[in-house]
Amino acid sequence: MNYKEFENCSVNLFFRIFSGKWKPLILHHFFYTGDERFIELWRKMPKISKKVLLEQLKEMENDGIVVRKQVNTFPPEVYYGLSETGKSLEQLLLHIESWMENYQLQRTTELDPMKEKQK
Amino acid sequence: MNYKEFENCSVNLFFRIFSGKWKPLILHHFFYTGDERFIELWRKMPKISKKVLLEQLKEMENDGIVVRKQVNTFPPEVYYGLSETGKSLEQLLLHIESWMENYQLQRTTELDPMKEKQK
DNA sequence: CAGTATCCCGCGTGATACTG
DNA sequence: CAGTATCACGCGGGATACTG
Repeated sequence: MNYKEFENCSVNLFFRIFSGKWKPLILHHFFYTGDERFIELWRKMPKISKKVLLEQLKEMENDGIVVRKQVNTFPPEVYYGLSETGKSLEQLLLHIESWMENYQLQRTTELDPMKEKQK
Repeated sequence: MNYKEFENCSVNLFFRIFSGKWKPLILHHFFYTGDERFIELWRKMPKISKKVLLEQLKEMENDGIVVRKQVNTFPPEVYYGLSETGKSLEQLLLHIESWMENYQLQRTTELDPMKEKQK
């Protein structure tokens, strides 16, 4: 790889798109609950400020992962959910989860006190 | 999911482990070139300072992804490479790459000027 | 040559109040 | 209720010089 190209390399871009602090949680939520009204989404994530939640949603919207649907004019009623592209993430996220499961299993046995005693 | 548990949820942890600015590049390098001496690795990444490269390596070492091997005492001669756990990442990284390829393809057609004109 | 010590800066994240 | 405006802060990342 040419290192000038690195900034645009796909894996790097992947992390740039998805590594917002709350994005994995938001995606997880959409996969399990489906589309949701903004206020509901926000209520279910008590530790995140509205501003930040909106930012994360807007970023993913700009990246084509999330879709925003405005229903009424007043009072505002906005729903967020996954785009088709967003939905296509499911297998990949499951892959990540299963890799991590293995990883954490290995780590706990590596750091197992029983093994430490053998030293 | 309980949101107290979120900080330790697997996908989130995954991003915490791998989203250092240079980690994807370092991993990519190890997959293509194998183990490498520190100075060589550093020379091939001109835009990164030694301090930061060392930090990223040490973090991944602590996370069990990277292995550090010291050969001589003086002058120091240190090699870095992938652990078995690190090597087990290959399929997942390929999955990410292929998903991203698709993603970027979709994006470019979505934003294609030809389609814009149809509006 | 590998690694550390300092100092520095910008950005992602956060709290809070405000607007339409 | 959805979204914006301010202000603030910690931390990841960076430049540079130094040490063993």
